[in-house]
Amino acid sequence: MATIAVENYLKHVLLLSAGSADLVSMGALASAVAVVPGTATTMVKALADEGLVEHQPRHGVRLTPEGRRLALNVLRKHRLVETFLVNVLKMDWAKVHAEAEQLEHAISDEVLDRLDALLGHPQTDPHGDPIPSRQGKLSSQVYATLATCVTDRGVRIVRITEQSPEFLQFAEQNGLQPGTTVRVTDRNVPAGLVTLKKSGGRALALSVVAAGKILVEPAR
Amino acid sequence: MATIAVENYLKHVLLLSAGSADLVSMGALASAVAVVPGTATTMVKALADEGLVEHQPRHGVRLTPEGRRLALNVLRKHRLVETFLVNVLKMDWAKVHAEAEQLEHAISDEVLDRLDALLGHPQTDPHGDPIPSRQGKLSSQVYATLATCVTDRGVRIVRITEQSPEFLQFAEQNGLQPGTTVRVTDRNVPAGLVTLKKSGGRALALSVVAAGKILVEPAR
DNA sequence: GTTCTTATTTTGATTAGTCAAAATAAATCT
DNA sequence: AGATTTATTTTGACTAATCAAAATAAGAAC
Repeated sequence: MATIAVENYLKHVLLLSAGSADLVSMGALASAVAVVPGTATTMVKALADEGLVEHQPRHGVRLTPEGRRLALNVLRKHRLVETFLVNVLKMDWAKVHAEAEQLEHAISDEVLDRLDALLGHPQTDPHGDPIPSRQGKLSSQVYATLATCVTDRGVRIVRITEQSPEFLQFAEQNGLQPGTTVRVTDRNVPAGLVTLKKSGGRALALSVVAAGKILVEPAR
Repeated sequence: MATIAVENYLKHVLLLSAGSADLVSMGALASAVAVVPGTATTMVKALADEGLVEHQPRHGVRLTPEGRRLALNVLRKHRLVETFLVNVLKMDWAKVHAEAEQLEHAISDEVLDRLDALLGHPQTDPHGDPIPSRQGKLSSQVYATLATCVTDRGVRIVRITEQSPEFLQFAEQNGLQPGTTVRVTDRNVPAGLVTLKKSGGRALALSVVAAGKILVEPAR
């Protein structure tokens, strides 16, 4: 099993390569992981021996498919934990990053799956960053949903990802169409309930499942 | 901040001292922490230098007040995490111990408090073990076991003092969880056999050794 | 195309935690 | 009490991860 340090290096290589297949420089990696450059070099060589990264000396480093798989799993844990901390434990979303930094290395895949289900398989974390899928897909253009977005802040509905007439009718009757600006006033995930207010003023409650089908973006 | 290894040693000293102020032997500690005896000696000396334990060479070790405070905090995390895993994530009773073993070192005091509140400030974990309070109080009531309790009288299972998944699974399959009321119908110690009946009606036999791991209190 | 600057790698040392095996102390058994 | 067994401690060595500082390679500037 990968150590905590190994998981951290892999995660940061992934984040710094920003989706593209670019090489990540040693300097950038070292400062991301908060070690001196020499340490990063040593570690990267060890990771290369394990087949987790490809190291081009003096130029940089990139993940192998296996390294990427591990890195995505860590990132998935990080972002699902953040979502849990904000949506279930109601933690301040400025604080959850540091917490998730620890927890991402301690939670098992089984706990991860159950957390994912509890949260309604969210696509983004509370900051709007995409959560890698269980299969290791990381989409770059994703929206938050009413089940995952920040609370007490205006968000604009951009799409309803559910085609059934019943659901769309329900949405329409409650004025939840694309373009409408709403504000989530309360989110109780264990109870499976999301409460929101339309800019007009009406308060409205809906299930976490339903809320997860309504995509939003920050208003303004 | 205490490292994971330090937290583990302290936790096990606490568990092995079983509430009393007894010295814990090096051998017992070493095997609880799963290291070779010499390693335990080395670590205990380091802990003593930090003022977390009192080491009486060749006799044993006990916690200082500061060490006890830290150990209780770890134990509180362990047991609240177990409770969360079972009550919220609906995980298998028998598996949560191993999970909590990791998470207890990764969760912050703030997350701990919020978890505690979410769970409704439980007093015991799913195994029936008492959860230390935030202030470091650990209620240490002494219970009878199925191997020692009165016979032909209803008793309620309060705790299973054995963490191995095999045993817990066995207990679960036979409906022997905390809260269940049973009645010991026969006890033949020379033969090493205890027979009991669940309130439902099913009769069941188990060994005296197994029975000794199931703590009970008088029903009603 | 040399020289200078900057990034990277190497080298040597350090810390935390561990094991294997020898040395020592304590307990137990004639 | 003397001998033997058992528990504990010591010693020496190892691994993973780190830093400080010297050495080296690349790229930029003149």
